[in-house]
Amino acid sequence: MDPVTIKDIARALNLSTSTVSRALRDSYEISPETKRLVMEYAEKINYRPNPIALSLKGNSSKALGVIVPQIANNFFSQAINGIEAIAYNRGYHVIIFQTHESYERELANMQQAVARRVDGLLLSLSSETSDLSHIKALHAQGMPLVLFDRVADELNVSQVVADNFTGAYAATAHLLSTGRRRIAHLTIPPYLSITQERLAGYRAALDAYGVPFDENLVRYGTFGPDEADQLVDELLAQSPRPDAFFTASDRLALGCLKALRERGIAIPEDISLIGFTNLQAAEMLNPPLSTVTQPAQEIGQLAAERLIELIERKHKAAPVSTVKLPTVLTVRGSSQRDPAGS
Amino acid sequence: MDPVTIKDIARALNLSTSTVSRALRDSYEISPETKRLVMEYAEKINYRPNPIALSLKGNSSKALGVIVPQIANNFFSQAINGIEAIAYNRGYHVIIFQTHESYERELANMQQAVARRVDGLLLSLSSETSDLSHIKALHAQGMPLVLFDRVADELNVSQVVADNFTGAYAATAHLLSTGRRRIAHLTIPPYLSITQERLAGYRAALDAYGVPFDENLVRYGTFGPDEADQLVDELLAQSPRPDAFFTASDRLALGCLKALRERGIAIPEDISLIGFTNLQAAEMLNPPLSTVTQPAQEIGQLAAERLIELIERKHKAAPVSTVKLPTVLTVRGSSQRDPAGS
DNA sequence: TTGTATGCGTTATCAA
DNA sequence: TTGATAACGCATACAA
Repeated sequence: MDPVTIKDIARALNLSTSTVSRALRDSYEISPETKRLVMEYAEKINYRPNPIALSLKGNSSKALGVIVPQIANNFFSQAINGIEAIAYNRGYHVIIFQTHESYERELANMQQAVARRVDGLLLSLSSETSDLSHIKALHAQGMPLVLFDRVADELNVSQVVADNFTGAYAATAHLLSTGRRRIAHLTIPPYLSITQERLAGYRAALDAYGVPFDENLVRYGTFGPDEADQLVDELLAQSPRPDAFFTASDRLALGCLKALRERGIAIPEDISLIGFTNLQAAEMLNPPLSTVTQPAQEIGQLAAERLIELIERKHKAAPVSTVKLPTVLTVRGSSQRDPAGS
Repeated sequence: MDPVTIKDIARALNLSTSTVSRALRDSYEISPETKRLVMEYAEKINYRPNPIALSLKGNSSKALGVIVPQIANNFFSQAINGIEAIAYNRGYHVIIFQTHESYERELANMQQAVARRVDGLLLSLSSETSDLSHIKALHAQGMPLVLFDRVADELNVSQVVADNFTGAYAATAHLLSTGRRRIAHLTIPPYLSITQERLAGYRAALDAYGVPFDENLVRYGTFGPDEADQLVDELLAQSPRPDAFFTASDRLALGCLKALRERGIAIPEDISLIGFTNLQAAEMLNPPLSTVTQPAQEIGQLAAERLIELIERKHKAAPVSTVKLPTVLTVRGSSQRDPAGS
């Protein structure tokens, strides 16, 4: 693992560094014999080109920046898993940044990533971010950029997301189809694209079933801990009381489940619950949690693939693409309330 | 955010690059006036030193390599969270690698990290790794190195771990104190330090209670999916049948819980269960899962702090330290079988 | 106090 | 077919 350089090879073989360099790159202008010599010796002493030098020379660092709100999160850790897998196969490295849901941190992280000369950036917006000028600026400068999960349509940047609308629609429609009519929606901060899409899916399903939308049934949480109790109480205080909950994050699903249980409310008999979550072991919960899940790893993979594609054809005009991956609705336990439900 | 270099500043201010370089580093040999000029202009055009050039120069890359088996894992994603937080505060970046439990990948990742000129490496061994010579070699070369979670005592390298022995002891002792005598141990691959420590804690607790160790009650799994069923069946086939399970990973705990449930075995009445896991929502499971948890984030933080300390006093002899953090035993549900249990 | 030259590892340009 | 040289951005030994 010693830092053996092209110079060492040149010296040992009594060649110039340029010859060695060309031989290693299998250049046509080098004699087969010399090539063989160089290749063999390089192999023997386990030569590895110095990526730092390559970065400095060329304009590619072979590094991908990944900026996410939180690593310690089922969705994002799975997505990063997908990203890392693709990146590794394509010879890229992954530099991780967390925004902790802070706009300031997002900005700082982007600057750091740029300073690091990453070849491209995978970005999932913080929930505080409403001003998108930093991203526009970076994109305008030609930095390859792919947004995933938490995106922004106004950005005209490639995106990879789950089909949040359809997922939310399916969840809500399922609740409606089992006779629920007062469906509360416990969701995450309103700026986020995923919040809006899920809300839209929820509303569309209500519409389709002719159930009027009641904004009092929608509550926005943050990603902080222990907030579910209060939100659930607010919702339970509505009249008539909700007969179903549709929650938008792991934490809210768990918090809601717990709050309902603690208040002696039977799930799904009294109140039915579906969570938009990537929680593990949803089926092992008490009661089992019905879920809409996102293909997190696949989202990460596709985003990374897209980004690398963007990077490697940087010269050509970069087409903007949006990929929407299907979510999966898994119903657990019987939530049938009114078999005759319209 | 344009790649503005020291040259641009020099040209604009009609100075040499070395003067600018020194002024920016606040060197004593530059006049206050010149410094002010340079600083202000640099600020104005938003100059950021190119870390790639700095790395090549040989000083430091301000990058930390993190090599873990799997990112999409509660323990590791929390640990990385801690690592990233500390690194960010200290001006370091985090480059992530996954070994996917493969020795080959571990080796390749280490070489990549070295090639990338990381200033130091945080490492958690793959379950396949038994030959440690690659790590010894790297350490011998002076690469700052901190192992966490999955370590190796023979390595004489700084380590940050949870107190696996005591955690396993506590879990087993709890089971024993509630009258259990046939405690099965469903664990992870045997090479791992954490496996051995947990096994030792398990055995020590048995000893303390005068219960003979029965190797038939110990089963080693991998980190693959869906293996718990078979292992549980093997254990249930023992005679007499186990009256408790102590499992060593998130997946095994969940798999075991599920397998027992499916076989109609009441927990904890028939068989008591404690998992060494960082699962979320253990209390919301059916039945609630008793756990021993590791302070994952803190382990990450301490490991990162230790590594940065090592890096920044590289010249002095690097002392080797081992930090052991306490685990937390949380008993959920009543597992009392025999109140008079010896 | 400031400038010039050199080198980190590599590739590209130009010469031989 | 091969070699010498410059350049990427920066820091530093040495000159001035």
